[in-house]
Amino acid sequence: MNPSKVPDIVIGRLPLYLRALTQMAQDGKEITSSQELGGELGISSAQIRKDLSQFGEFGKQGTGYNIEFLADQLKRILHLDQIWDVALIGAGDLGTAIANYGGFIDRGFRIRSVYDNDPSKIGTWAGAYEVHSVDQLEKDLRDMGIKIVMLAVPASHAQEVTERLIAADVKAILCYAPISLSVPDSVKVQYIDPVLHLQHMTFYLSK
Amino acid sequence: MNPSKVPDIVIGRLPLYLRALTQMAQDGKEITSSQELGGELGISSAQIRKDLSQFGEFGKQGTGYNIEFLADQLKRILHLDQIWDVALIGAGDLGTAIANYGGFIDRGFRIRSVYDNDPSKIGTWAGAYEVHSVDQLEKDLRDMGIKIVMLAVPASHAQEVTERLIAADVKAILCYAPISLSVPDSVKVQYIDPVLHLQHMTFYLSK
DNA sequence: TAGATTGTTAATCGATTAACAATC
DNA sequence: TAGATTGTTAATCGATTAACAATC
Repeated sequence: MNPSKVPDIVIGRLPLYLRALTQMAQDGKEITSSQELGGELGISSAQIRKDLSQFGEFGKQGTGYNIEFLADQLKRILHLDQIWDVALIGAGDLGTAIANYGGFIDRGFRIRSVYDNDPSKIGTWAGAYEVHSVDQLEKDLRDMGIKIVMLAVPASHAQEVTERLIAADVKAILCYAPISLSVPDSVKVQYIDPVLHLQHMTFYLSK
Repeated sequence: MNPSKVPDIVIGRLPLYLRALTQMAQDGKEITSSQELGGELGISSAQIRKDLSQFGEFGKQGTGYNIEFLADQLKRILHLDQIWDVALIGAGDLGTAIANYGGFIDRGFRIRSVYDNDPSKIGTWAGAYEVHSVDQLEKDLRDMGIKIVMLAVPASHAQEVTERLIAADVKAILCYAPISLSVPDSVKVQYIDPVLHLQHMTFYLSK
């Protein structure tokens, strides 16, 4: 597989497949089919087979897919056959909720360090994590080799923090602030803005 | 405009346009162009003009778009020329963070009521909201006429709560649980799962 | 008027689906 | 063997982009 040739929209579906497979495995299932998996996710079986075929042949004609095997392959493809250290910037309500969320480690991510710029918060705890000053942010992240950051700071500070992240050689940012960040092509950004989703749905609601 | 004929992917971009326009207005700008707006968002100017043309003619040749006017039109199209009451189900860490988030009201949404199924939480406060029992959930939501719910309960309870929401005539669900919900076509669902975004980005990271 | 930018059409590009030979 | 399901090809469908007349 040549990574640069696989459409990004396909890559975006792989974590969804992995999530459904993990659920099936927890339910004690061993085998599934593209039809069953698609039914679960609201995706056509043809699309699932096409997506997977970009990376290899993982199924058996007449039988389907071994759930554990396919999940392992997806983890390998997505570079989830390791645990990624992540830094969390921002220890407000949202940052604290993220710090307390227990759902990261099972899916490949570990919060390594938490930062805030508010002097009154430094040294306090956000869940299990001591809150650190952003004074040494670049050096800290470089020393720890952190490539992924969850950014939970106010929109007004998000771009300036982002520039420091870029300087620290961070390569992936999950931005919770409701703005579009400017980054070089070498840095990936994903956004979470709940209001965008709500506003998308109100189009379909009658007043 | 015939709503059913506009592609959903176009609808999904309108809130993004609105967000950028609102930012421009706050910065004191009065006029923008499809090129400037696109530059801000990483979208081509042709796409922005095409998207907007689905709903009418909002610009002036040679000049561009009046920011306030276009924002008002987008609000009207998205049914954001009113405030929507929203219920929040789940008053754990995430629910509490959502309850404390101040960014909803300016963008068209007001949290009206907060619910949890944990007896020890009933009567306590999540930010400015008293936590209510889910015992009377269907009746409560119907009485208040609530059509939109933010669902911040554990994955293990999300589907059963969803069935109660459907029974209560809720039409839009923003689901924070990492699962796919089963709902009839008449109910819209949007999902927020931060781990999916992280796993999408790790594909592009070298180990 | 000259310069700029819209709204729209046609062309291009890319993604999804249908269909089926291969084969478990 | 008969039934089922994959992986893949070709056809279809839909979205994006390029280009430009209209016009502010």
